[in-house]
Amino acid sequence: MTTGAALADLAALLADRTRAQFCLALLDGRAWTAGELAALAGVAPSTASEHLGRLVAGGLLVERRQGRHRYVQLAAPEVAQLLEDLGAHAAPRGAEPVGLRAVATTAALAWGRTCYDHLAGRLGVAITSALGERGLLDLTGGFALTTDGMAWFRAELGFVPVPSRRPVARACLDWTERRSHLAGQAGAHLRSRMQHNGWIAGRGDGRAVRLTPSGTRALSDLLGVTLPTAATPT
Amino acid sequence: MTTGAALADLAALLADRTRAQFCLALLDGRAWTAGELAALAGVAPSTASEHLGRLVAGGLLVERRQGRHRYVQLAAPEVAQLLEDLGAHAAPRGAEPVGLRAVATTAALAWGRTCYDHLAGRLGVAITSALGERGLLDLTGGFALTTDGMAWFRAELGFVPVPSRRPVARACLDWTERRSHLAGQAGAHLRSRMQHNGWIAGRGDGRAVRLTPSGTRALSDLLGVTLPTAATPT
DNA sequence: CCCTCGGTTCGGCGGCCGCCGAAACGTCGG
DNA sequence: CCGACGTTTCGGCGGCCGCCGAACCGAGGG
Repeated sequence: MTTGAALADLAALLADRTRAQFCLALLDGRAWTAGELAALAGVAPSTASEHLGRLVAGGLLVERRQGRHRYVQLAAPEVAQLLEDLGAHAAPRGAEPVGLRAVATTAALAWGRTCYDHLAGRLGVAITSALGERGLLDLTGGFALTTDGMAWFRAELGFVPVPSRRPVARACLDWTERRSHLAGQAGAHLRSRMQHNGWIAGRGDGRAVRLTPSGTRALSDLLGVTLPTAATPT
Repeated sequence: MTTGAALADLAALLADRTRAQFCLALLDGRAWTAGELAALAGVAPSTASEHLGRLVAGGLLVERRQGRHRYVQLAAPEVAQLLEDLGAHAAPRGAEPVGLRAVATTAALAWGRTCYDHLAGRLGVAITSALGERGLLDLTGGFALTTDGMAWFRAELGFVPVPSRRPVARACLDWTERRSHLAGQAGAHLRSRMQHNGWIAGRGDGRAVRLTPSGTRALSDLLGVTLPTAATPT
């Protein structure tokens, strides 16, 4: 069975500030080099190297060596989900952001961000509840695409679910909104499509996301959602 | 935002074998005394006391002082979910049970067990898939009770969802079956009802559960599920 | 072919953390 | 009122772990 030791070993991987910082950064879904992560966390390259070794050995990350670079990435969507779940529990306990820059960053993240491969923040929650109001997503009995919803996703976004252990629709608890937003295959497809269509655009280097003018129009047309184009610049 | 530090602090709570063992034991949903947990983990009472202090301070556990006893319990269903999710990730990595007693225990747990407040193991998965086959639970688009399912739960089990942040139906990944079983309000109600009706009974002291003869009959009548009455005694 | 640069390995240092035993505290029972 | 018992507090001990710098390795680039 799941002995305490196995659980403790897994938790120990995330129980270090530097490693946790790495994982949080990797939540943007991209592959980072060892050096980038070291600089981000403010530790020596050697230290970062050791941490990455442990995270990879523990199965949380996968690596791809390319020339003299070592790219690492979250091993699977499930890992991202686990990190978000942990984050949702960790957030409530105080820890207000300090300093102007931190506040601005936090505000941008709260407005909209990618959560590994789908959308979160006010943006993600607004889309999710709009899907619910239109009867495309069942929010009352759980979290599932209705037959209407399945048809809508196919017609409007060209989405066809692939058979997989990954659920089509899944609730992901939002740590800023304290409400669930759409994750799973459908959530990932929605984000990738919106990005591809230029409806959303990254805001600087982080996970923050803003809505473009065409995105504002598209959401209004498709779902009747009225959201302002990016309040803050860049 | 969720800084790495907050996440690391939370993970650190579970990064110790003894604390992890405590939490796993508490997954049965009952309240344990400090002494019981100390004996279970094989540590001195003083050590257990310190661990419990940290777990309570971290918000994972709540305590209730009664006379000279200190009862602790998981703070919320969300905590149980988090632990199960972590367990699901931790399990895959090797760690076969060793010894006859351990094997027997593991087998009993794999057959059926409570997962905080709902059913898991082969029993939980079988019920879940039966609900799906009968069109009561939508498994294709996510995890939600259909309107038929909502009616069935009310008629057969007297279940009415209460307005709450807790989802009515939720998928909980099973670490033995590698498939999802029903959790959330509906899952919890189902288990409590089955227990109340004497359809299931605890197997010894742990979380393991067996199906009683009347339970076998009931499941067959209600859902057409044919499961043997407890294969192993007690 | 050498130089640069990203990454790794290794030794060593410092601090944190889990453990225990001893002593103290409060509750319960007789 | 006294003894038993569950729990807590406090030192103190040992080990693990995260950190760094220095040396090393290998891939590119000029």
